[in-house]
Amino acid sequence: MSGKTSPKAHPVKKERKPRARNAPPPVERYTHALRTAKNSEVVYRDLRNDIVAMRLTPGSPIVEKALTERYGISRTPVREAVLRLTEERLVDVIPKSGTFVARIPVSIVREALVARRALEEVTVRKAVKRATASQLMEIREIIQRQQEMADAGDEEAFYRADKDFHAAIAAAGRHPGIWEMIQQIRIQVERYRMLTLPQHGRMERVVNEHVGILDAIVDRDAEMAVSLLNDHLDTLRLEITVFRDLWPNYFIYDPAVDNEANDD
Amino acid sequence: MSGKTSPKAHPVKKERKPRARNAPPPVERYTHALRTAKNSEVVYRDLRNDIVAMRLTPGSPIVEKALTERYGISRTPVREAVLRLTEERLVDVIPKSGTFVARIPVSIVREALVARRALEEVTVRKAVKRATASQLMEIREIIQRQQEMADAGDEEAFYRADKDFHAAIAAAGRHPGIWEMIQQIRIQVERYRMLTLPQHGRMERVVNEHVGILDAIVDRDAEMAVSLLNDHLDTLRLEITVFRDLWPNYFIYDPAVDNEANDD
DNA sequence: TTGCAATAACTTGTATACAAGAAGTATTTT
DNA sequence: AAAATACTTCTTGTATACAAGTTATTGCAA
Repeated sequence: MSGKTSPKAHPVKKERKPRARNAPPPVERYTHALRTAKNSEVVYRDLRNDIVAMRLTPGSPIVEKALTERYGISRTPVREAVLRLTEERLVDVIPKSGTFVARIPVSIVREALVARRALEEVTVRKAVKRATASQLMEIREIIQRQQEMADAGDEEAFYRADKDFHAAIAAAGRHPGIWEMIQQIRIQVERYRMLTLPQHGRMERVVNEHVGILDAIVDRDAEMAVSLLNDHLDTLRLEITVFRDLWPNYFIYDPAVDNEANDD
Repeated sequence: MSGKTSPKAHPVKKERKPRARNAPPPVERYTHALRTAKNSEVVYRDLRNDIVAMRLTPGSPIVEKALTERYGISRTPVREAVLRLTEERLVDVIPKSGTFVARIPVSIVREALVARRALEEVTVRKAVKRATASQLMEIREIIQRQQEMADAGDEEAFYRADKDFHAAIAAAGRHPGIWEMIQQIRIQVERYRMLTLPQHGRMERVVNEHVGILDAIVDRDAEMAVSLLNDHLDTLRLEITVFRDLWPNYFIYDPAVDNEANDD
């Protein structure tokens, strides 16, 4: 394209106008656009799953270079994933030394349990007020599925159904944002939960409690629903022995909180 | 460095053992170590402040290159800061096009107000139970300072004192983690609050409400304290006209929520 | 053997170059 | 004149090279 610059009437240099920087609002056009399956997203999700499932135990090193080789990508997206995990307090990065899976702060777990209860109470109260018949039926169906998973002894699917139950209540209460907050909080508790999992008859009890909560919502009995919810969430109580004796260096203690009585 | 390798008795190649990767737990030694005033931290803080203060209005473009020139740093830390803001829903980045200050989702603001109330109720109830005399005196002092700022008409300092008041209650309730969550939630509401600020007599009313809450805590009257707190937080209510008429394209509407009655 | 200093290798932090795509501008065509 | 098309320039995503600092290893000395 040598003749590209066609002879112009004005021999002055082209002096192209600098591109005007419009301020196009982030239009909805982009929201449905192909979600760029970013590499960092994959790394982030894998690492987070490994951490919350305790496959990567607290204190384990996370080496960026090893991840670049494993995924065949450069350090930039890997680093991006690690930084996201840092924000969520799941990893600790020590400047020029190394990156490690964060230990679980006992105080955070305790407060997360309290906060979650407070927020779920909101969603349940709203669900009592606003749940439609179809939403109630959907929740009933989730419980049924959970019962089947309990019978089959499928811990993994059981837990997914448990999550769906609480999510469905939040949806019925029209509180998707609060459900996101609850999920964020759950991450902080998840690793502790993994350590206290194997309790005999736990799955059956959870299902029964879910049935009770749903029935109270159907009856539009807010106080009963909230009361049952509190009992339900209380099943995951902090047991000092878990972290003091069994896994002493998976946790970090905060003396100011450790001395507190458990009177939440 | 030619003569550095001193003559050895073993002429075989050195074959240094590869460095064993220990898993040193992120010891506390590092927490007090000089907090690396990372460049990205500065950029992040500046941008966040500009956004929540509405100096950067929703829809404004954020150009990484411009920031690199302004701060004299490379794109890497700038990008890090932008990504953190993305996590907090304060900016939208459109893959190969541009980065923009996010518009305010009305539904998020509404839910954030509800969530904050639920969490602050927790801290107040706990403060009623656990606040020490010195902590109560400190809160009283904060209110006094706030009164003085109100008299001086210093909006900025007044707002800082307001924040300190709520933080002190959370501290008295031994819930630093929940206070962090509240702060995170506040960010989502902050921009909306900025738009509804200039109300006559607002500062005096806030101070009076704070006094009432503190008195209830001193009296160990949990129900009264919570009731007053709810009234207090209700002063920041969603007013449709603010975003529908005055600043129509600062906000994003979610029809599923927009049609809801305001019955939180 | 034990302690200590030098050193090499490994870590993360930062800068920079390149790639891919989006959008405004200029040109051509109808 | 208006619309379609080509192109230039800008944007962010990614890879890579280098800088700064930490730590295990090594060798040496007491």
